[in-house]
Parts: sequence; C-alpha cells; structure tokens
Amino acid sequence: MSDASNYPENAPRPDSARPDPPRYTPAEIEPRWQEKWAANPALYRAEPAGTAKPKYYVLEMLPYPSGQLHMGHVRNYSIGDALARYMWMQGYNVLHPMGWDAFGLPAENAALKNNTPPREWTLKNIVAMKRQMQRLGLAYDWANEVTTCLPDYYRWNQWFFLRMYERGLVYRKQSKVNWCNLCATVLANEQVVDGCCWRHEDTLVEQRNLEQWFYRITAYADELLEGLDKLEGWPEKVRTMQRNWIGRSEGTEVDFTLAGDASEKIRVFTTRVDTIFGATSVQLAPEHALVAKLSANNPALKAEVEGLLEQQKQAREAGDIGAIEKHGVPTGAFAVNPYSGEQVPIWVANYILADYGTGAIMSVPGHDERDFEFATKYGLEIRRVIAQADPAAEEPALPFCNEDGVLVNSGEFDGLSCTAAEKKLQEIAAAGSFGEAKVTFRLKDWGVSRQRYWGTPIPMINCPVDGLVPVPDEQLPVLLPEQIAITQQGGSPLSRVPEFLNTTCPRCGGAATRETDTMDTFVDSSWYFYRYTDAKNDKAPFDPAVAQYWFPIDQYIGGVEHAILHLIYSRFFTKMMRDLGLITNAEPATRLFTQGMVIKDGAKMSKSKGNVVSPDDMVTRYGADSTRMYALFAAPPDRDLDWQEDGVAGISRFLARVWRLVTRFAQVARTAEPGGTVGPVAEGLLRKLHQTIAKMTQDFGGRWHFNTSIAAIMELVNELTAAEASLGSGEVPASVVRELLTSLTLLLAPFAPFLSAELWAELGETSEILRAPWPVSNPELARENEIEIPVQVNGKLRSVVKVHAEADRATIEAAALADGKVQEWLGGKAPLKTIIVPGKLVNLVVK
RNA sequence: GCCCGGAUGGCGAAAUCGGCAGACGCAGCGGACUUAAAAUCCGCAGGCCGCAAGGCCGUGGGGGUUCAAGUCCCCCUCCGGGCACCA
Repeated sequence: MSDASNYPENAPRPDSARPDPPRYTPAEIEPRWQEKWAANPALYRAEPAGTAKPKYYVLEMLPYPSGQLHMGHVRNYSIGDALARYMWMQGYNVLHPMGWDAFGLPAENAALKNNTPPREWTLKNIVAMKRQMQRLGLAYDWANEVTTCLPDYYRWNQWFFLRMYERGLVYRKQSKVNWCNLCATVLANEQVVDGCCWRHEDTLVEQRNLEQWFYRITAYADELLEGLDKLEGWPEKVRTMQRNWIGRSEGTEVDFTLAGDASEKIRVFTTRVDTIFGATSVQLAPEHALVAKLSANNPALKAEVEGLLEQQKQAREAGDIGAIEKHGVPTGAFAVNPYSGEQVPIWVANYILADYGTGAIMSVPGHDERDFEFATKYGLEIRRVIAQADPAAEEPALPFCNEDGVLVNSGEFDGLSCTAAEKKLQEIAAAGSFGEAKVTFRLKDWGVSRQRYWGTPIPMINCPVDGLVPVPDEQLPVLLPEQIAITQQGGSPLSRVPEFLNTTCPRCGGAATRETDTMDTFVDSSWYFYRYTDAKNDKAPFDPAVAQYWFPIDQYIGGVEHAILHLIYSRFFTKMMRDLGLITNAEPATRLFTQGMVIKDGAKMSKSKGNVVSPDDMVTRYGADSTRMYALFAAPPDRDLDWQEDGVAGISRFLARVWRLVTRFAQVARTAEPGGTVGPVAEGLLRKLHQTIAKMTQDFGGRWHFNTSIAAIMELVNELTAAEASLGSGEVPASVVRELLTSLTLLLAPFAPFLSAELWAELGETSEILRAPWPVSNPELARENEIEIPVQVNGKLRSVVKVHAEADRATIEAAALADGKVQEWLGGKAPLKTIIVPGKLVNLVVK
C-alpha cells in the first residue's frame, strides 16, 4: 500500500547536504494508518440495538461502480465522513455504511467493448473504488456492504415484487412508453429529461407501445404529497420539486354527450366547472377514442388528426411542448352541455394530452389563457361568465382567470361565487350521474420493465395454460444467467437464453417461459439503506426489529439531481414496506442534505471538456487529508465548489504547520504535570481555543458551514504558532500546552483523520481518537475581558475604544466621548442623539 | 411565463439576530534565511487621492426605511437550477 515515491512534492531530497528537518509526509503517515484501520474493521462497526448510546444513522448516496471515484463523490463522502466521525466523538452509536448501485447499462456497454462479462467488470470496479475509499480514510462499516447486482440482494427485489403483486401494486399493461435507442430500452417518465434520455443527453426519446410492468406508485400519490409538509429536515427546493412532480389537481369530471347520440359520452376534466356556461367548444386529444369513431368515415379528418398527432409527438420528443403552436380541426360533430343543453362544436387539438385527465376538455376562452388563444385563432365564441365580485369595479379584460368572482350568463347560477358554484355544480352532476368531483395527478405509475440483461430478473412465468404465474418464494432468487453473449441486438437479451427462458409452470408443471425483462435499477436503490442494517440476512430483506432501531435515517446526504427520481421512489418503497408490516416509519430519512456540484473553471467536470480532476491524483500529490479538507474548505457544502489545485496545496501547507507545531511540543505535552500558573499568554490561547471549540460545535449542530469551521481552526493555529516561543519557554504551563495541542488534534479529527490519528499517538494517547470525547467549550475560559467598540460619528467609523466586555452604557458612552478622534469629529458640539449597543458599537449623531 | 437559488477584492469566500465589509485561504508584492533555489518565517495587500497623517468611494443597478443596510422593503439586470399548453 505504501507508495511514497508517488508523492514528489513531499519526498525527501536525496541530494541534500544537510539533514532536513522532519517534515509532514502524508505519503508515509496515511498508508500506515490505512493498514492499521483495515486490520481493525470493528472500529467503524455500529453496536447492536440495546446499547445505552443514542443511535445516529448517517448515509451518503451509494455510487454506481464505474471504476473511478470522481470529485463529486469525494465531496459527498467527505461531508458524511466528517459528520459520522463527529457523532462518534459525541458518543453516538453511529451507523455509517456503504455499498454499490451495481446493476445498469454501463456494464453491458463495457462488455461489448472489452469482451468482459458485466459481472466481472462490475466486481473489478468495486474493488478499485473500495480501495480509493479506503485510501481517502472514509470510516465505513464494510460488514454491511451491499452490492445490488449479487443474488443475495436482488432476490429481495424479486421478493418485494411478489409482495406488491399480491397486493395489486404491480400490474402489467400495454402502454405508450419512452424508448431510448442508445439504451435499447424503456425509460420511466422520471428518466426523461427535456425529451432526451437521462443518460444520453443528446438522444431523443421515442414513444413506443409495449407491454410493461408497472409499480402502482399512484396508490400513494396523496400520502407522498402530504408527507412532504412534514419533512422539515429536507430542503424546500426538493420538496417543491416533488410537489410539482406529483402535480395534484382538484377539479370535476363532467360528461358532455354527443349531439344526436346521447349514449355517447365525452367525459372532460376541469378545475373550473364554475365556468362551464362559458364553454364554447369541446377539445379532444388526437388519440381520444371518440376521434377514431368520428373520423372513421372521414379520410380528410383522419389525415388532419394524424398531422396534429405528429406535431404533438414531435413537440413532446423535443421536450418543448410548451412552445408548440396550437392547432386544431373541427370534427363537424357537436357536444351537449349537460347543464345548459347547449350544443358546442367538437374539435381535435394538438395541445390536448391523451394521458392527462380524460384526454378531453371543455374550452372556456373567456376564462382560460390557452382556450382564449385557441378561440382567437379559430374565431370561436368568447363569452364572459365570471364577473368581478364588486359590482362597482370595472370589468377586466378577457381572459379573466381569477377565481374570486361571481357567475354571470350562467342561468340559475348567476350571482353565486366561484367556489359556491363549483360545489353546487358538482352536487348536481353527482345527483344526475353525469359527473363528480375528482382529483387528478400528474404522477404516473412507475414503469419498471427494462429490455436489458444486467438487472434483476422479474420473477414471473408465462404459462400457456395458467397465464401469468408468479415465481413461488421458495424458488427465489430467479438467477441471472452469467455466461451470456452480449450483443447489440434489440429486445431483451434474456429472451435469447433458452436455459433461462424455458422453465416449468409452478401451477400446472407444464412447459412455460420466464419473463425476460429486468427491473429498472432505481428499484435497487429504493430500499438499499434498509438492507444496510442487516445485510447478511438470508431469511428476509432485513430484520424488522433491527430496522426499527435504526430508522429513520438521521441524515441522508447526496446530490440534488436525485430529487425526483431516487428520492420519490425511496419514499414510495418506504410506505409500501410499512404497509407490508416490515417497518413503522413512514419516511426513509428525517433530514436530507443536498451538496453542491464540483466544478472546474466555471464548468461541470466532464471528459468532453477535459477538466476532470482525478481524486487519486490529488491524494497522490497532497494526501487524502488535504484533498478531503479542501473539499470542505473551498465553499459551504450546499453551494457549488470550484476546484482549484492551488487551494489544495494551501491546505496541505496548513496541515504541515499543524504537524510541525504539535510534533515540536509533543514532548512538553506528554510529560506535562497538572497545574502551573496561567499567565496572560496562556489565558489568551485558552480563550481562543475555547471560542474555536464553541464555534465548531455550533457549526456541526447547525449550518454545516465547514469552510468557516476550518477557517476557525486556522485562526487558532495562527495564534498558537505566533506564541511558539511561549509554549517552549514554560511561560505557558505544560498542562496548558497539553490541553491546547490535544484539543486542536481533536478538532481536526473529523476533517483530517490520518493526521489527527498520527498526532494523537504522538501526544502519547493510546486510545482511538475516533472514540475520544469531543472537547467541551468552557464559557468562562472563552469569555473576552476587554473588547474594542467601534465608535461612529454620524454613522461613519471614526475611532475604536477599549472597554471591559461587560461595560454598561454609561461607561461606554464616557469612553467614547473621551476619545480624542471622536472629540475632533464632534467639533465641540454635543451629540443630538447617542446610540449605544453594549458589546457592539456607539453611534453619535450631531448636526 | 412561473417557482427556487445566486451576484461581495485579482480568485475561492466570511460577516449566524440591522451594528467595524472583506475573517480564513489562494494568487501577488516586499523582506529574512540560503552561494542559489525549494521549503520555512516576517510583513504588505478593496479602489481612488496623498510623501504621510488622513480623507473620499465601495457588497450587480435604481429607489426607500433606519442613528446605522451586504443584511429589511419596492423596482430592475444578469447567472445557475427546477417546472411549464397538466385543462
């Protein structure tokens, strides 16, 4: 493991004539501790439930094992590791696990390219990345490592699938799906970004019709939405994104009937049923069932509808449906308004979506922006049916979309408020069986089928006699065959593996075939953090009692890019698992932290831009401690971080100063006798120390602005270095030197684990610093005696006076007025107004 | 279009409750040590004027509140992110 020759900047110079003074050599220190820690994995192991310590579950999002950590990972894990180490030092029973999101397409692509089986490629990458993590000194409990591509994990994906199937939370249907040609598979709605594949930003997603498996996430739509209000430990941004994604909308469904055929109903969804007397047309999505009927004997109409559909499809694929130019065609048919009996024309329009609401709307141009635009374009009637509640007010121009008006031109409903009218119209519709109040969601069920090889096989069997038959639990796991030829052919690769495909029906024993699609890999990451609590369990996904102890996660840390994908699926799984009786918590994590991106030269690091900084390279040159600490120092963790290598060098210099300081006086500290006279220098240093402890403790508990925590340690070290002469001379008693140096080392421990472990031993400590108690700030020692108070004249800083920290107003005022510079600026005049903020400032106002 | 962030020295940033703007670090400049360099240490360092003492200006722009505004209020610009015919 030791590779000192790779650290050129710190390597001893063989050509030196004089012996060099000892130096800080991470190249020597870090591998030594790595080996020590690797030999003692129990160090990072959580204690079982039942310990007297309070529990703390800190979790970082697990990586995809690409083979290389990137700086985003380093930042994410440095934050989590600092927190975990701090909580250990605060006496908590900490669970800090790590694992691998190991299924997924890159393994198949690599297999094609290098002729390496996906499993082999993936496991090799895991070994490499785990080594990188250990090199960084990340304190993970590897005893509960989770690797999602191994059967002992994915069998539980299958087990959950079967439990959900039993409860009607899994179903299969033919549906229009998002298809990425490069992935050669289906994508979930959440995986389509701007009309393109989330993995291939330049590849447009196509719409295809396929038979797919779905998870009924919509069964939890309301709970997923309501739960967000209680997730106060989650960033508001993430909660807003999820709210938008769920897209709950309260409204009314109403049946119009086809003029001339009252049995043909056209159900529309509207959030403004109060405006229904202003409906001057009904608009259908091009794929609406009635459109096919109306155009069956009308080739011209059919062709025009085809055109509209094509426009819609293109706009959707371009991800720019908002910019589509509205087009429509009249069908020639009419619909009957159930409230007024009025007949309005039925149109087909390209801006009506078949998969939202009922795929049909009533068009109210007077009170809806879009309908207004459309009606204006095609000369349809625009009618006012809502007026200002205040009769004296001037009537606003149409379209008037406020909901605080009253109904007009609406027959017997005239004069009702919008809200009252909505309620009444809903009641009438329900009583007449032609409509009802209805809640619609934007959230769709989660399509989990993937036509890929490297994923969890879906545990279903298709029997010519019995139809779809679930694989019985005792036959789990349905193993993924390992020796298969990866080709570029489309379709599910498993369908070309006869040993896998052909099986017997569990019900009738006859010949049958297996489902050959695999599961979306987001299934794997939806519940992995439960498995961490009991990763070796081969009877159940985990022991509910153990999960009960650890859950919910106290702090989850990861990138904001997972705000709606992983984080909504995880919440869904948690609710589903709760309903299975496995857990009692309704949400996976109490607190969520989303760290900013790591950028370089103002741009996201990417191979194509050639601005990628390799963590290994940084560690080789500056050491893991410097790399980690820079990741925390360069910016607050929630903001984007611009990686500047000079900054890493700066941290490295700082750590070298700490190393020199502590090693220089370690002997004094080690042999210190208690007591000694604390003079002004020692008092000053102790004050700074205890102020620093207070600040850091506050930072860990609250804002997590580790950049300022580290700056505070630097200030402390600056003061200690400036007082070096006093540390050695005995002016500062050895007992105080000891307190200063041990506390400094402890404060550094969450950020620079290698150096602090080294210095801890250097100071004669034999315990593990990870379990040493976090220092406690003594307010008596931290208090300032004398402070400087700025004095302003007319709001401008003119002088500074020194007063006792607790000086009262009168004392401060007297000191300010006695100051020579202040007197000059007052010019002999008495202040008209005197503002004194004790401990803060004085402002004297003169004319 | 709507909803969130953000804009502070040459650069990354700090100012946590309206109270000394620029802590801490990077880069830079000057000095010490050295034959020389590296490393290290000491010092300077927002802009403008000034030999200096000192003064004036300064937190994206414009207005306002206040004894006092980076911080609060109103309007605007730019950058980043999310959502967007969702009826």
